[in-house]
Amino acid sequence: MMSDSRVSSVIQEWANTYTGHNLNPTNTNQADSTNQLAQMDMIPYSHSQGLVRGDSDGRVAEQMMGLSYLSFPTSCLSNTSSMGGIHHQSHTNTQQEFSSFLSPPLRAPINKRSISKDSPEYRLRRERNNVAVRKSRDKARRRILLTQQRAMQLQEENQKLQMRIEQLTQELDTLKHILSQRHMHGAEERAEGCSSI
Amino acid sequence: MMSDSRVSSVIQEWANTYTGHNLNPTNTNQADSTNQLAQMDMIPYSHSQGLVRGDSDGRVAEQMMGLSYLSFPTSCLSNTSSMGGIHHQSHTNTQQEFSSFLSPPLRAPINKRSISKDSPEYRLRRERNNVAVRKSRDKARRRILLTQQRAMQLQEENQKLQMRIEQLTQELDTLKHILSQRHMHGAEERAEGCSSI
DNA sequence: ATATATTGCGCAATTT
DNA sequence: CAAATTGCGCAATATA
Repeated sequence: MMSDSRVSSVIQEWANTYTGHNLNPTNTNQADSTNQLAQMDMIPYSHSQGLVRGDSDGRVAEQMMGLSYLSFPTSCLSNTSSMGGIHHQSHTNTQQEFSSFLSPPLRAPINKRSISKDSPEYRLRRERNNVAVRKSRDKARRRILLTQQRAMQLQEENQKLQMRIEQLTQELDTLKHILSQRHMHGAEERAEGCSSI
Repeated sequence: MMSDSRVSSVIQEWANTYTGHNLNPTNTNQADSTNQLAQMDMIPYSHSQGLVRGDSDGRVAEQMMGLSYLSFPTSCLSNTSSMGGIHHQSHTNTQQEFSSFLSPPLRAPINKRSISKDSPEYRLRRERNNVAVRKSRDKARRRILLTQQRAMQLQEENQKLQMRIEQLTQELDTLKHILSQRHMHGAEERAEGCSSI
């Protein structure tokens, strides 16, 4: 696939990114990450596009219909600082927010297996996830970039093809015209020749 | 918006997203799509692509070269939980982290004009920014989606154009052949006619 | 200089 | 169970 030498480098690279075939050792990431996403381009986000996931807040259904950013932040639920817009700022906080009426106010690791916070195990998990997140986002950025470049390149190619078509069409018209002329002349000549016999 | 019927919807929408202008109805083919937006597509992120911004941590130069996710999280600076990978989890924390040796341990809004935390003004700003962030990300998602669709569409168009070119080329060859035949016949006929006179 | 828009980052819930 | 995704809020910037 994509062996056509006329395909430009960007497209080639794009194909590589999505097909998992690496021609370019340039990709320095040991975390290559190029999988077989093939057509996809759309899979990453579209998969959860109309889908909702419910964050740790109460935030659940949102942007579907493009209204996410006017969800309920300022108007409905959270505004002051209670629970809508906080979250981190201290996840300790979040915990407090909810735990305030079901457990001790300040960090009570006695919640779930003592895996709460400052546990070395917790930090390890967090750090690993952070790495994964960075990696994933990096990948996404590259993907987007490639798609953009690919689009631009396709556009250019499109223009060239359009021009080529115009050229060919004109050539064709010319030939057709010549042919019709030739046809008439041929008839005339033949007529003359016959009459002269 | 969305008035030109000759430009395919996706491309039209894409153009709107980037330029806010309708595509010129001058374009004859819906497949055309040849405009001058080209570069746009890259503006959003490219502008700060190779640029670094220095987060609140010490995190400064990173992903350039695609190594962001192996920056220094696990290896160098932060690992345990001290200061490298934290940040929020309690920005209160961050503050504590540093303030621990230059000011009271727990939140001391006496830092800068009392604009620190829990200030209603702070919350207002935060909430507004959160809205802006959601909006911006929503926009980005749509943009990406459009670019993807646009790329796919351009690809399809490309294929069609290629086929059209092949068709025209073949037609042209046929005509050329006919013309050459006709030419020879005409010569023969003319020769015959002349000889008969 | 203020308001909004972007962007990288870490967190947590979910997926894979 | 580990890694990958994804939405979210925060803070630093960039833009308007």
